[in-house]
Amino acid sequence: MQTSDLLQTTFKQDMSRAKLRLTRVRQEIFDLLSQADRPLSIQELVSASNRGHFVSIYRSIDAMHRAGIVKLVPQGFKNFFELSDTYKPHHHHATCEKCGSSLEIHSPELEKLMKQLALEAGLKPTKHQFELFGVCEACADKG
Amino acid sequence: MQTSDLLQTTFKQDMSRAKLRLTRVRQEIFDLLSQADRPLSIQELVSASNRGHFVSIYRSIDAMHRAGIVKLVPQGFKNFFELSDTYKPHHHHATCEKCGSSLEIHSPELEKLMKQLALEAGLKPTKHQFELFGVCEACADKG
DNA sequence: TACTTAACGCAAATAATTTGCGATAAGGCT
DNA sequence: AGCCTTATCGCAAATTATTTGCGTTAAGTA
Repeated sequence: MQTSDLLQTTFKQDMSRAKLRLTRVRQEIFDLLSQADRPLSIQELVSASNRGHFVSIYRSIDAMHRAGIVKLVPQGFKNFFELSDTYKPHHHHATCEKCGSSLEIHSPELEKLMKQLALEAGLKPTKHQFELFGVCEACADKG
Repeated sequence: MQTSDLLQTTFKQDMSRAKLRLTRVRQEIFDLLSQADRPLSIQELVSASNRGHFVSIYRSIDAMHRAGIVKLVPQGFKNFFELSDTYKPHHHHATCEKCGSSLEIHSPELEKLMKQLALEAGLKPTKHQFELFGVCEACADKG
């Protein structure tokens, strides 16, 4: 359960910059998110955690979110979290509606287009949410 | 508080096709959504509604969502609803983080790119969520 | 107009999230 | 290393959001 040293160092710096203490619960959240290959929900964090209880996870995730360390990924009716772009290259998700499997999307064109659309709308772009849904081949075969 | 006849007729047909009764509450939700210039939350629907109580709005929105009449628009931590593409041309939103004002985005390039990305990910595309955030000029000026 | 039953709306259960507060431990300072 | 200060934890409890049960009402059909 150890995160790479570089990420760990950045994490420590970011926490300190935000005047947040690097507690066991927060370290554990960070480790869980950095090892996950997809965004995790609060529930998943709680049940995967050894130390944190609901309340602490809520408060910690909130603090880390405000500090820009984790970001929100809304999928359907539920919210998920993952490490922000500083820790994980900026990307989006292509998710199968049937089995829930999820692939990362890395697309410079998409990012360029987003920026352009924001400007056309008269907005100085800050962020965007983008989630792609469909049915993967395995599930399509099954029926 | 009347919706255009064409939309109203389509609505009636869609409801009947889904074996859903066109009740007062559901009619009111439909009217509110078709007159709104942005997605509405459950809370907004309830307080704008004369007849519906929380429970009915929840159940009706759920039924209309499953019938494909309304769609989910997650923005940040909250969920909003608007009429689906049958009633309102497919679009996305560019929202100002400060004042909450929201503009519709219509972009064929974006849609084409989405489809392409889905295929590259091995998914038969069903839907996508896309929300753009930034700061509008008025808010940027204020500081 | 009468009949059948889906949907309403009340009450109450359950789930999700937030708040208050005393106890604990992170981080800075000897 | 040990001490101090105070942010954070974790419990209990409040608040808010959502779902369920059930008798009543009204939409759709003949």
